[in-house]
Amino acid sequence: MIDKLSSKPVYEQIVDGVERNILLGLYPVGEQVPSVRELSVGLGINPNTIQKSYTELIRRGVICSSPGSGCFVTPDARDRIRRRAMERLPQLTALAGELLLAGVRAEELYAAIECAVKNENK
Amino acid sequence: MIDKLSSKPVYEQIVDGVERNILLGLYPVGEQVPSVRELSVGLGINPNTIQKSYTELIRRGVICSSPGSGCFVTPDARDRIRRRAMERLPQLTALAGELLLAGVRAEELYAAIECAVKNENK
DNA sequence: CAGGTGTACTATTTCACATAGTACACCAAA
DNA sequence: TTTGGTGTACTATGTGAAATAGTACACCTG
Repeated sequence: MIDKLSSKPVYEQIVDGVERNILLGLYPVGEQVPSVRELSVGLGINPNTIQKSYTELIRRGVICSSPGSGCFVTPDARDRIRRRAMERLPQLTALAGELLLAGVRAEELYAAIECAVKNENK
Repeated sequence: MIDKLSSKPVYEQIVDGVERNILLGLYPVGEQVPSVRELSVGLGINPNTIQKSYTELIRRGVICSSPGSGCFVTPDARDRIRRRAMERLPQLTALAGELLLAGVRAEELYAAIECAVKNENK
């Protein structure tokens, strides 16, 4: 689940993974998220790295911490995640622009999007 | 043109910039590309960093070097760049998939692509 | 009280990136 | 032939983010 060889930092992979599990319903709203030490031993990652990920998730308002009890999924976690995703639409436009400039045809771009849409509905 | 504060390494920015200039016709096929030292002083970047970018461009077959004379745009540079772009289509699909999972609607994705297409044709 | 929780430190290691400086072989024009 | 610009190679150094290691403390709950 965690790729230490990836160019994307481990702590970012963990952030993405937690958000993904929230979206998939594996981490229900209001429920407790795995503890720092639990995730640490489960993933074989240093606790400080997990802590860094959780600090980021707290900053994003996706989870909230109750020192002594644990970290819990925020009631509006899904909304927060969705809003952040909306702000990433320009990334999609930029990437599409690069490919267009390189000579990729528009239909091929639309086909790539359609591919993602089809994968989503199954 | 070069953003030293960007998360993208300078040498990658230079690679992208050269390929972009080739696609735009600013660096015509067969013509000489700016020399290492020339780009170095022009961009205020260390020659070794420019050299690293050129080594990558040579590896991609986009330019070829003639020691003593300079580096020149390969006859099939555009094809090479286009093929590499085609291989990046999965990136577009993956990004679209992430946004879909986060709750972004398909129409919004298509709109983002259309935005890129419109910018291209002007 | 005891155990699990989040949190805060400092220190260390690793690695990619970028820079600095030097040197050499090559080609073309004067 | 000489001169100047070209690519290329090499070592050394500095920088910053990322990750690890270890310790410590405050908090909540059973």
